[in-house]
Formats: sequence, C-alpha cells, structure tokens
Amino acid sequence: MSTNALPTQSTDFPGWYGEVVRRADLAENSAVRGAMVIKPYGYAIWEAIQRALDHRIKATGHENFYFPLFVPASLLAQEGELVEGFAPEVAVVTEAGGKRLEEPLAVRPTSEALIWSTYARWVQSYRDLPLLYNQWANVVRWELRPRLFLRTSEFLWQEGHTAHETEAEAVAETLTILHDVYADTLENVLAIPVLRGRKSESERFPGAVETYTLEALMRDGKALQAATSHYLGQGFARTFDVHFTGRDGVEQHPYATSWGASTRLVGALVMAHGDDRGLRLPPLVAPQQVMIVPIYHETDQADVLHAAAAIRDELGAAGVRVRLDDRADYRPGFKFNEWELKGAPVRIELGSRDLAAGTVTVARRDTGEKHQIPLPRVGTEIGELLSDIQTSLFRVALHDQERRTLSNPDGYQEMIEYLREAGGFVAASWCGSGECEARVKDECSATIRCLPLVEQPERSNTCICCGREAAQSAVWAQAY
RNA sequence: CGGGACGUGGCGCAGCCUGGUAGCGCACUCGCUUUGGGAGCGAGGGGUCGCCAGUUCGAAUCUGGCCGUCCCGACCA
Repeated sequence: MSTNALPTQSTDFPGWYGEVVRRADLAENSAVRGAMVIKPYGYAIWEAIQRALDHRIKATGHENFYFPLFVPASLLAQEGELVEGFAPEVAVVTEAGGKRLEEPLAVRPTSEALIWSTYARWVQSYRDLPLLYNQWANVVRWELRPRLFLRTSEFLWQEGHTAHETEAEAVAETLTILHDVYADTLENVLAIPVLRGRKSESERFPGAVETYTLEALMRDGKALQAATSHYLGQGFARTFDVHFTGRDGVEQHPYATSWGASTRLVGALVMAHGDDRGLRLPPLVAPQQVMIVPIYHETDQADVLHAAAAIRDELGAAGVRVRLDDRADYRPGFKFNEWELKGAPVRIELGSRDLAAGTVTVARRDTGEKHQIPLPRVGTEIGELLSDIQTSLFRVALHDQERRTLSNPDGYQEMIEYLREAGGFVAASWCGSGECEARVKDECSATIRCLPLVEQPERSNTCICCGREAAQSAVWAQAY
C-alpha cells in the first residue's frame, strides 16, 4: 500500500482508474497479456453482482447449466455472421496431448454455436419450448487493447440462451431480461442509472436481428455498455438445424435470444461512483458495508476494543456486513484512508471520547460527512444510513447523467464539439443512415450508443447530421 | 497493425549523455516509542540492471538484434 495520493479524476482519469483498481486490491495484470488476476476484494464485489443477477435470472424463470470451454472451430464457423464478427479475436487450440489436433478447437468467445448445435437434440416439439437457460462462464476474446475489467482477453460473465415458439415471445424475453434483470440490477443494486435502447445496425451483435443495450455514463463523460440482450430471430436455429413440430403439426424453427453481462460491471462501478479518494461502493455490493475503526491508547485499549466488538456483533446479527479493523500495526488515520480508498460505505470510529459520551462517530463515504450517534441507536441508524447511501449514490449519478446529456443540440457543430471533449451523452434526431453515423464517428470518434426506447419528448424531425427527415432519436457518446 | 514512450530489489523511480565494484522513496523484517486523518527513531534483508550477441582490460551505461510493457488510434462485453 502506497501512501501517495491518487492521480485526480479531472487531470488523469485513466491513471486514476488504474491506480484505484490496483491500490484498492481489485485486480492486477497477470503474466498473460490482457488477462487479469481478480483479487479477493475485487472478486467479492463481482460475487455480489453475480448474486444480484443470478437471483433475477432465476426469478424470471431461468435455470443455470454449463457448457464446455472448447468449441470445434468448424462449428463456430458455421454461423456466418458470428464467425465474421468474432474471427479476429478468437483463440484457437491447435495442439493438445502432445499432438497436433485434427480439428482445431476454438476457445469460446461466446457460446451460441455450441449451445444451439446442442439444442438441436433437445427440441422436437413445441412442448419442449421454451428453453430458458443461463450459464456462468469465462470467455476469451483476444482484445488488442486490454484494460483491467473493462476489456480483458479472458473475462467472466453470464450468458443466457433461450429458445421460443414464437417471435413475440422471444422479443418479450429479450426485453424482460433488459428491464427486469439488467436495468434493475444496475440501477437498484449498483446504483448506476442507465439508458435503455436498441443498437444501430453497425453496433449490433453479429447474427442478431435486434440488440438491446444498457448504456451508463462514467464520471469522465464517456459511456460504457453495461449489458446487452439480443433477439436473434431464427438464424441460429436454421444454421444449427434446430426445428420442432408446432401446434399446427408444421415443422418450424424456434426463435432465439441471448444476453450477457460481465466483470466489466466492476469497472463500471469504479468509474460511475469513484472520486479522488478512491472507490465509493453502493452498500448492496460492498464486501464490507461498515468498517469499525477503534482508536485507543494503551490505558483504554481493552475497553475500546470490547465496545467495538459489541457493536460489530450487534450489527452483524442484524445482517450488516461489518468488520472491526483491529489491526494493531496501523494507526487510525491509515485505516481511514485505506477504507475510503476501498469504498466502504460507512465507517464507525470509536475512541475513549466516544465511550465517555456514550456515542460513536459515524462517517459516510459518499459525502464524507461525520456525525455522532448515541450507542443505543447504532443498530437502527446504521441500517437507515446504508439505505440512504444506496439511494443517494443513485440520485447523484442520475443527476450527473442528466446534467451531462445535451438534448436536441442547436446544430451539428455544437454536437460534435460536445462529443469531442467527452462532455457526455448527446440526444438528437437521426435519419437512420449509416453514412451519418460514420461521419460523426469520423469527426469525433463518438458512436451511437443506443436508439432510446423512450422517445425524447421534444424531438426535432430532421436529422442532426444531414437535415433529412428523421424517424427516431439517437444517443451519441464517446465510449469505452 | 500504425504513432509515441519505457524496461534497474515487491511497487515507483534516479544512475546511462561523459563505461570503473548499483542507489533513493515506499513496502518488508526486528526493536523501542506511538495511535481522534496515511507515525518516529534505530538496526537489518532483498537486485545475474528484459533477453541474446558485439565493442572494451572492464558494460546498467556504447552498438546491433530480439522480447515485453504502457499510452494514443482502428476492433471490442
């Protein structure tokens, strides 16, 4: 643990991010380029995210299963769009058991091919549908520019793969996942407000008919795709020969969806809430919600530690994730800084002054405020404080996102300048042409993050780029 | 793959230009004193200077090649 101050967000956001990830003990680089070691503290955050997602995935009727890491390369190659989209980043095993393999094995970049080739055996009748399955897995994509959590060559995620009898049911599934699983987790657990929308054609998942996305704004004004849910139509069913006899006795192909969210969400958490002192974790995902720091002298050490342990036990019994930092080798000031860096939502300071007054000192990480509360009220007030911090982090982030969204800019030039300096989101009307999309990207490297599901109330009816008639609004931003 | 920078104890760096027995801060170990916002003093341990070759009496330092990392672009959860 270094004692130096962090780089500041305003002067060096990438440097700040890297230092926070490293010094808060979230993750570090490994011997393999682009592959990261997730350390216990970072993994605990991921586990909290996993729990939240898994709970919602199951609550919406899905079951977990597991498919293997390797996919015969020929199988992966069967789906034209998929292979085209992923070919550059697929890792392939050509040798195993000391011999060259007759058939190379791809390390999955995503599992549609393997799963759908298997679904062919699982589906015979409409009575076998729907298939509502999910897996927690690792996937490998050989990224050119890796970045801890945001883009690593191996990452952890969940990928859902469902098969449905009708198109309407599959589309409804895609949206259920988007809203009830992903957006609910992002906003109510991670406290990160999201824009919900469709992807433009150029940003769509390879092989998808429609890709739905959640876009979150980071504190440097850049957007992060937080989760995606794809309606895949019947393409994969056709490619992998999945068919069933329908209610009408006619042979037909099921409709597919797939959807995923990854360890990237840990990075989202860092960049959406972190400040110049480090991480600010929403209580619902914080490995430690309350840290108790005892402050004592030789003479009162036993009393202070005894009282601190009692508070720990009381809060623990009430279901709070609480820890007493009784390390003797570190002084209180060091612990304050360390737990602020690691984002613990609440700190309780307890010293002889507090004992004498019958209080504890409580500091909240999000605002930095400190105040005293009477010992008997600790149980109830800490619970309220944690839920207050949870909603407050969301409200602050939402306000920030609204403040940084430029809606209906006066002209194209204003939009480009705003995007160029990563001011945030720009919402404007778009004609739908790839040329306009490419032109913006060319001029300021910003992309269409989504075509929002909720239309802008005062939308202009001409395209911000070309002035032609515009059928929809789009949201642009620089993106990770 | 293009453009830039850099490889020296665990981490961050100086030394290189002008070759001569490898140094600083943090971290680590031991001791004492400390503890309400990153403790102080003292004593220690740890590095074939990215790799290979060359020049030289002698290379962290000069030369050539290779490897790797980071930052900026194109690709991307």
